[in-house]
Amino acid sequence: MAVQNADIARIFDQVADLLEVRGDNPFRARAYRNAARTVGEWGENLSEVLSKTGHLPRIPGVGTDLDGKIREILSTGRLSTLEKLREEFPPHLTELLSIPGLGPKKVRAFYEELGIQDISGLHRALLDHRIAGLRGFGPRSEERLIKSVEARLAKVRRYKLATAAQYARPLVTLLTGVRGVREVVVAGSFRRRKETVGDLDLLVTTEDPEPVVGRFVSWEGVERVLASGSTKASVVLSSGIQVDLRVMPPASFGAALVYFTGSRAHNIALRRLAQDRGLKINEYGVFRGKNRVAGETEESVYRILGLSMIPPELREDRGEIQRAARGPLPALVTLPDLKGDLHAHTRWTDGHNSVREMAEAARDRGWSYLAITDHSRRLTMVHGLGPAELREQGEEIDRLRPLFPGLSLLKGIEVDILEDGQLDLPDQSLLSLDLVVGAVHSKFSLSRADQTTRILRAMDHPRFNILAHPTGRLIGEREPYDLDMLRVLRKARERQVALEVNAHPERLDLTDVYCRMAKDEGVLLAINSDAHAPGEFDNLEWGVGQARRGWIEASDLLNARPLGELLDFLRKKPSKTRPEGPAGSG
DNA sequence: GCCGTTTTCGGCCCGACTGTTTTCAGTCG
Repeated sequence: MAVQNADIARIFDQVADLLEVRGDNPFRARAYRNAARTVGEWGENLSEVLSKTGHLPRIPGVGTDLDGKIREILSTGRLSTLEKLREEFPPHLTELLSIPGLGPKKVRAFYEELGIQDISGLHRALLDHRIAGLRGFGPRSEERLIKSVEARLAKVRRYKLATAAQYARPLVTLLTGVRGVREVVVAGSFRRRKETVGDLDLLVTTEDPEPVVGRFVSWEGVERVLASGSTKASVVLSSGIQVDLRVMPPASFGAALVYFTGSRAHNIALRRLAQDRGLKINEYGVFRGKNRVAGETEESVYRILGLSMIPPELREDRGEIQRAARGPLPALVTLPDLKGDLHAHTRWTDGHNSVREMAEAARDRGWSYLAITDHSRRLTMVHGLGPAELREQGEEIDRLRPLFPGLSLLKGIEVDILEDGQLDLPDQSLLSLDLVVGAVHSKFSLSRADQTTRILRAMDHPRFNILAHPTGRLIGEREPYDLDMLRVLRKARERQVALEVNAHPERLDLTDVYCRMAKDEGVLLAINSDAHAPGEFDNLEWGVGQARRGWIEASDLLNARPLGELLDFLRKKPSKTRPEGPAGSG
């Protein structure tokens, strides 16, 4: 069982937790924390890199010592440093750190003074009123902690981006209506278009903060107020999501927007850069001594640091700052760049609308093309199409085409990739189509080797054009299947296959990291809605966000190309050899 | 524990809010 980067990250995070509780050098703990984040987001599997090349790549924040510790984890699956630290504390003590309001100092006090070892121990101590007697704790702490612990026992969650957007909308409307308000922006990970968000961060600019905070905390959708000051407040909505509000003067809008958009790591890197230049940066502006020298716009903040403007989706401290110091960042893809959608369903299988209705919606969006890609026969529960039904659907498309002069309706299929890598329709059927989208809908638990071989084989089929939702994950519901993505990408380039960025809010598959990896490997992507109704074309917005997080430009996208170029790509040259045999069966 | 073209030692991001404190530590984002 190969060690994943996430395993290394988890171990480093645990070391950091324990170092903090122990009261060790805080910068040492931070070093582990930083390394955990960087390694956890590292694009290539470090275990594989090490076995192939004999050394680890140069990873920022990983020096000689942590390099050695990563090697130890890769070879043994454990870290002796962590094991030793664990001996000093009860095994579940660090779980307490996940409770809002509890940090390392308090957790340590609970342990040393009351012998509390885990969350249920804390719960008992709270109910016995033992906590309120501790130095630094009073009845208010007790009351808050009881709520937090009980909420924690009821499990916290993250929200899909599209879900968070629904909760944000009425609040933006509410605050925009307060007299004197200039700007209302949902910042934080929402603005960075992360696939899930833990809470919503609202930034409001006005000269008169009080009525804004007042309106916010008294809104009918608020279930409880966690904190409320003159310029800052936190609430939990009845939907369960936490919303943090910050009110700032208009002159600080840009600096505040940078600050509250994050990410945390990006902000820390910016402030370091500011220090090097003798500047100080905070949410009010950029300062030289006591003079504010920038801050009204985001551009001004970046400019004074010697950086070109960095789009929110790139602000993860994954090289965007170094790149912005050298010149403009890539012009990331935008929704209007898309010239069509290459993955959509109709009533022929599990869609809710006719081909005609889907085509009308596509035309109304001004697209040049729309591919109809219903399921193949293997998916019996949705009445997947066999050769005869596919032919009939093709005839319907032929009849509709004259009605849509500006829109090319493409005949396609979302064909199942069977367990052995064959496609779920005969070659003859596939040859009659404009494009073939292939997807895995079964046997998710194959080994990494078998799953990879299965998909590589399918991609060898001469009609295979797009690999749909390449890892099969459903956010919060189903883990991705195990896959050697690098081999898939290299095969895709070799076989002229595009990979999909499925824009459905539950999928967003590929991830941002894989998007960037695909770009590095020279593989084209297609941002597709997988729409089952015309309204779901709107989901493309989330796919675009995901692609932007992966540094994707219009030139990296198959469906940002004009029709002629798209068709050229789809009509790829037949391969000279078919080393793994015909993939389509009879 | 990391890092460095002012540095291989001595730094390491910054401010608001809370609760308990009587001047501030801890936590959070």
